[in-house]
Amino acid sequence: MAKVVICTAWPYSNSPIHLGHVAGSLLPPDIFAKYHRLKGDDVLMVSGSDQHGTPVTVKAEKEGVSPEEIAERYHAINSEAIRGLRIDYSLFTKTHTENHFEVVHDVFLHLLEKGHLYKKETLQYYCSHCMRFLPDRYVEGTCKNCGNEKARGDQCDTCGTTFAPGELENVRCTLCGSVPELKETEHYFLRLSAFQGPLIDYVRDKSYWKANVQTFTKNWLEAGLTDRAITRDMTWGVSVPLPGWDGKVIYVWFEAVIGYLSASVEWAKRSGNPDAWKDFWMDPTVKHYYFLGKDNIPFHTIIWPAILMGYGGLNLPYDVPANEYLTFKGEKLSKSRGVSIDIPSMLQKFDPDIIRYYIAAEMPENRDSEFSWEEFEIKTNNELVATLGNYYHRVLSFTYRNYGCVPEFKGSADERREVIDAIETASGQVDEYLSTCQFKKALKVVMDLAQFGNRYFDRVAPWALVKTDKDKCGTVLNLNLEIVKSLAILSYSFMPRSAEDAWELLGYDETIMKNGWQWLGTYVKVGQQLQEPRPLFSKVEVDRGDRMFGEFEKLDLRVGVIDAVNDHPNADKLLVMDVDIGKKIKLVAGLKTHYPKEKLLGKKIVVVANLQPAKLRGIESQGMLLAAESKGKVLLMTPAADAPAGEPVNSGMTPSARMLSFSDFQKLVLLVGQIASQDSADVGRIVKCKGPCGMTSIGKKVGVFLPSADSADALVLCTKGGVPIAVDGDIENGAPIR
RNA sequence: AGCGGGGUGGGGUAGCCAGGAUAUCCCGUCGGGCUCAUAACCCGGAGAUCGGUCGUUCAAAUCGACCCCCCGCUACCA
Repeated sequence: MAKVVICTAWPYSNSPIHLGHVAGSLLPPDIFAKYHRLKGDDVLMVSGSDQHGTPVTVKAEKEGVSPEEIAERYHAINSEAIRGLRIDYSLFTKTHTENHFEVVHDVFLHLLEKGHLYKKETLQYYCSHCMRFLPDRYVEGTCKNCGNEKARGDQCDTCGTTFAPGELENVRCTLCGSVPELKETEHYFLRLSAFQGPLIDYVRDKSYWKANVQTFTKNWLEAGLTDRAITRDMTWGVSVPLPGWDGKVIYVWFEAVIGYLSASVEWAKRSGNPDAWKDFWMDPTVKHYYFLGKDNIPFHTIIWPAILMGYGGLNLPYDVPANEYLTFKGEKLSKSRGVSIDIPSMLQKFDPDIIRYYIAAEMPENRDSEFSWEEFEIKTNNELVATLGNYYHRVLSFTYRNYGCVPEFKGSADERREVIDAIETASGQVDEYLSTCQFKKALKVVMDLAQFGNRYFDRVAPWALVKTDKDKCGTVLNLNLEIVKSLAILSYSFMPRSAEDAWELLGYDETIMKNGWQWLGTYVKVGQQLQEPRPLFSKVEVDRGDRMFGEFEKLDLRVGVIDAVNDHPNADKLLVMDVDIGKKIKLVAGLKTHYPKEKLLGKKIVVVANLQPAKLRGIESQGMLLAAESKGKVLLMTPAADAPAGEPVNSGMTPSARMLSFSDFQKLVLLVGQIASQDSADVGRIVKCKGPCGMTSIGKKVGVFLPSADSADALVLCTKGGVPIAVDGDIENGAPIR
């Protein structure tokens, strides 16, 4: 029996966890942990909510509540969601605890004593308007390297350059927009540069790490390590355990990783043996695994090992199987970007095993993988329900009905060997794949065994044998039950709920976990009473009907009237217009070469009212007008002449009030469609149409929305009153609108 | 245009790092079987010059060079 420590990245407690967390840092470690527990290993799996840090304070400021309230709220929500997913931590705690403070203080003082920390005066941005020092993400400016104007205080997300204070140009405070000044402040630094050599030695024998993890780490080490500040001018966080350091806290990146250790200590205290954690952290033979998303790699392969080395006597990470991203509609799932499918609401609709199955089957182990509701439905219904679920059910229900218990095996050794061989081969592979964190492959093997079961069941046809040769029938059912039993054990790590249910239906008094993997080596007991079977999985249906045009609601379109038109002082093709959309806004548009100014004045147009303002050549555009474009031709989309300014163009739906980024807008498919009949339109091909396309509209060219580029359905753009939005002239069907 | 990620039968994917014999799996499609099972299961067929060209090699989806195209972020696209 080996000891294993499994650590998983700590989710920020400023929002509910989403599918990206499950795919990246929740499900893989749980599968791994369940596997080790089945094998009889002693697993310590810890994590918790990362409650400090700027994201929490940002959210708190937005809502006007204390950071603590936010931190606690989402800790509760996320703990519940994690339980709901059947993810079994030894302890899922949080960072805002007395225990965590103690452990962090201990580590801090140890490092200080050993000379790994030092004090230094630095320059920090201070906003005199907001009366505070600004964290890096509150500072925006121009990157001197690539010219990106939205670089953050500490680094440029575009080109990856990192900045020392003062290196960023054109700085401004993102809270109030004023120009912050640099002010002296004193901070502690971690002497990371001193660990360069030891870290290179540490990484040397890690050839078993995933390629992406090795590359990333190597690049960091080759670039050379620089010392990093580990304190901040803030009040929400872990205090600095020294006199005179009020108003400063320990920086979250330094403090959060120590959570792995503090959570282990807390777990030990709660278990009644306060020293129990030492068996896991001080015995060098115990392997430590860290599961996280790729954005977290350097913290776990460089910084955390450095802290551990500095502290001394504690185990370093053995493996860091970082995953890539799960994407949705091609974008990274991320709460900060609003692309998110959160777990609490998913759990209300779906069985956790179904979510776990899908994520495990599509896990972004080596490259980003795409989540889609369609695939979710297909994989669930055709693989999980139809292959595994159906096999469980046909074997159990047939046997139950005809025998009521496990029938006796009266066949030859050869007959048995065929089935046992298949099981042994499968379990050998699952064992190998799971022990090396190759979860997708392991799951595939399990599903292949289920398919083997289906084939076998078909071939031996017990429904025929039961009428002619009951002994023989019992024999083959006995073997099928053997497969069912094995499937329950092998699938347990992935789908614990259904595995336990199947186990119960097989009539076992003891749990799977009782003997774990060793159950594979014992035959099902002849005569064991079966429970009345029920299907173990249900099909899912994703409601496409209502959702179909859901994306359209992202757009807040309004009728606008052009009040004034002027040349852009600083651009050849741009015009600056004042537009009335119920309120006055300024638009910058590239219409100069397509429309004469006088023709635009007073014209009615359609405006995207909730687009994030953007500066175009120095002048801010507070929206965007819709126009069809094809082969260099640009034609405005125009509402009916009597539509008042500000009238919503909502096609009978409820638009969202939130701002839309330009890239999100670009993902929406708006095309020119010619109304072909009462319920269809020609966009280069015929699509089914929803919206007002009565007889009088046939032949007209209007704007339509498509849920996706290849969709067979479309929604006609129209005002609240039901009048379609027409193209200002003739243009080919299917021309894009932007 | 800069940076990053990709192009594999109708759609979605595996394989690529460590090159080899009929290129995987799911859906769809065509035909058949079975009727125990959640219209599920099983068998068989059709359908791919693995984006293109050149090269390395006995052997290339896999390695190298160049090109084309797509997506994300960025930008005088709004």
